[in-house]
Amino acid sequence: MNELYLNKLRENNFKLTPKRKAIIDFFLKKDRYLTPETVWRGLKKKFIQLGLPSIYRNLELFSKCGILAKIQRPDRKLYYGLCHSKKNNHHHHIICIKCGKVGEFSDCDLLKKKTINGFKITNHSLQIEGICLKCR
Amino acid sequence: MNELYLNKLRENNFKLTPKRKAIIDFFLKKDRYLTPETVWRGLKKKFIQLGLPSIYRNLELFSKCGILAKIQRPDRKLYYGLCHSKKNNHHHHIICIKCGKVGEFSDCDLLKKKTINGFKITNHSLQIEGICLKCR
DNA sequence: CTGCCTGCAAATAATTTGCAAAGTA
DNA sequence: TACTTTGCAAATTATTTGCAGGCAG
Repeated sequence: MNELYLNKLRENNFKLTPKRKAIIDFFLKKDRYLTPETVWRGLKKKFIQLGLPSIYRNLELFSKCGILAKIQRPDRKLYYGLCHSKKNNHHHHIICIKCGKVGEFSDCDLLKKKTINGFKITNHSLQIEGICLKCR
Repeated sequence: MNELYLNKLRENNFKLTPKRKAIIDFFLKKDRYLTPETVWRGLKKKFIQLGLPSIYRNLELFSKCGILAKIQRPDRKLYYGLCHSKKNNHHHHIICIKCGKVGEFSDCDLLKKKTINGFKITNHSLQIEGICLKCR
């Protein structure tokens, strides 16, 4: 069911091109976080012509629509994973270090804190790594 | 007082070269997180010859010694800030979005959680942004 | 039809590596 | 002296940009 994600594109007045649909399907199928390059390699089989820059542009676009989430990794490269949360509630992502599955974490109590050590908090990002149920 | 940091180098059997000392002093003087390039520009005045690769290598080394902490930013570039914590206790860093000052945050209660959504947590990283006392 | 999307080629720019020379302990 | 550390030049490689043609609405 990618309708949920396609609607996010519609809501934002972006065109539903075959390649955009395929990117979303690819994330649904893989069920893990991916690099632009991986998405590109995976979809090249399906499309005679497919430019890596388009993938970069679309993944970035998707992350702005709330379809994808950027995943932070120590190597400081670009990673994206499907963002499953329906609403725009505050949440973070947890990734499985074995299979790459992306989960969500909503009970972040950092929002309750207003200041830390004299700093007035304006925002924060949290990246959690772990091992998912299947991989244990 | 950079003795604290120099000792960390000694403990790890790294040589105390003038450039290494200068890098640490530079961080002490600036009191903010910096890019390798900024450190390099700042120290070139002092040293006739100074290679950017040496800065990269030393900053990475320092972060392994616990002298510097890597700072995560949305632009996914390398940033380092002095790590003030004396012991190796679990902590995170908070940066001032105005002046770049680096603070610390130790009351992280994520360590208490063992699992989230079925994921067994193996580690996590948290980056907090805010406005420091001086900048308010 | 109109403006957004895309491919291709090329640019950008940060970071890394190899190696010989210099410096520390 | 022996082993690190460093500078320089060059490589690497991810990501971005410009532009002409293609396609969705």
